[in-house]
Amino acid sequence: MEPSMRQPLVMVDTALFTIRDERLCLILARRQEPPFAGVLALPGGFVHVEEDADTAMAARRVIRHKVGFDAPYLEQLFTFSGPARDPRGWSVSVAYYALIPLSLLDQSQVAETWPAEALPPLPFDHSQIVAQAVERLRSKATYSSLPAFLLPGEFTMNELHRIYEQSIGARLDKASFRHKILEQGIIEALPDRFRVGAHRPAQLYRLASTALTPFERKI
Amino acid sequence: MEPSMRQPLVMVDTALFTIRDERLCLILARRQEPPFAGVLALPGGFVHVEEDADTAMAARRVIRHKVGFDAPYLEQLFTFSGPARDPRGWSVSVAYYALIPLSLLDQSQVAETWPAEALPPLPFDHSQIVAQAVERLRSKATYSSLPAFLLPGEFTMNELHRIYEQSIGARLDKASFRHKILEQGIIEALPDRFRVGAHRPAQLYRLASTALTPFERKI
DNA sequence: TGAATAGTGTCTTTAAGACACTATTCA
DNA sequence: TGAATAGTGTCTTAAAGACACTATTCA
Repeated sequence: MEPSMRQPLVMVDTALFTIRDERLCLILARRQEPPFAGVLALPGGFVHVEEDADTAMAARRVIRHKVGFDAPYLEQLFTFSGPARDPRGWSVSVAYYALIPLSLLDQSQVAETWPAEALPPLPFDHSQIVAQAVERLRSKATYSSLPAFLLPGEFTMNELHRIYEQSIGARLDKASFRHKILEQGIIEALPDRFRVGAHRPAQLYRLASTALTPFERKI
Repeated sequence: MEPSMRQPLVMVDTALFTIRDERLCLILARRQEPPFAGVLALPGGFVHVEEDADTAMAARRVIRHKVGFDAPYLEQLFTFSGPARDPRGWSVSVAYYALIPLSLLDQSQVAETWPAEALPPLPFDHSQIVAQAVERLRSKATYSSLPAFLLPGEFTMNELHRIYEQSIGARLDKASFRHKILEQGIIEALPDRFRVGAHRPAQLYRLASTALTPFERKI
């Protein structure tokens, strides 16, 4: 290698999903600095070689700084690159996506949630990143426990059912869903714990594993 | 951003699959320069911001230079990063994997093929890259036309059958495989073209699409 | 008791896998 | 004609989806 060789800029960008009002939403933040200062964009920033152990840690740092909490589920999405995607020069952005239960978001002022179907115009190639993140979420939702990470620690079967429908973007039969989820064993009932309300109380469940669990077949 | 900020080194590494002697193999090349000069490794190199349009193009350039041909199927695998994976400093490697029909390899002297199950010790974090690439190949083989890209342009049903078995690493029923492949419509018969040999001639097929086609269900 | 949500049983359709069978070639 | 590969038909089992049913609560 020639040590004089010009290197690309290296950054991370994050697509942060949440569910608000029964709709799939993304968390956007106003950019503090140029380029595009004041514009809504995906939370992102440069990799800091002095403090980041790898790009995943850089993404966690960005999320913590920009929206104020740690991400319960974070996964590398894709790496975008080229001379034109950022006006500052040839750049590489390692994109991540994360799932955030809405309950975690209440304390955060900096961040705003926008429905995934009606986002404002985004700078850089952020629309492309969002499109790919939505596709990945929809795809993984059909064969893994992924959407459950959008819920708080305890939830009912019907809350889980709805979150799967919203993640996938399609209706799922109630009975079949129940059978399949229970046979996959991704959740466990909390003994004698029920959500009480206006009607018949509902059994509370929690995830059986803190890690993503893939299914044998589609949900 | 602070323009003075130290940036990571940016490189690409490629896991190149082929089938030789009915076994899944990887193409390795001896490193020409330090570090690890003379050692077998995945073909890789730095991104050249003056000539590469993006990291995928950098990967294509590396493949062309190191093994002498263009890759028929190339896909981004994962981005590896950190201060320790390369002795030259904090680095980001965008890893790609590609499928190469053995017929393309004959002219190449620089490259050697090694069975995926019995690779020599590899420098950097290349073993990790290989492990992840094998996992991706096995996984995609179960629900897409991916393994067909390991074959030359024309092939018989049984050649396709064997290449799926070798990619997935499991036995597949001959009749079921035939039914599913034909109902997926990923291949088309070449009218009146047969592979003749010692026994009953076999219908020749080709891929219906030059792009990867995902299946509705597992093969 | 009726409205609303929670939870279950069962039937039909469709796919997956096993396996046995027929077909065509060459030596 | 027998060995080897090519290609097909059918039966059994299991899963997916639809849908109707029962259960429990509150107003």
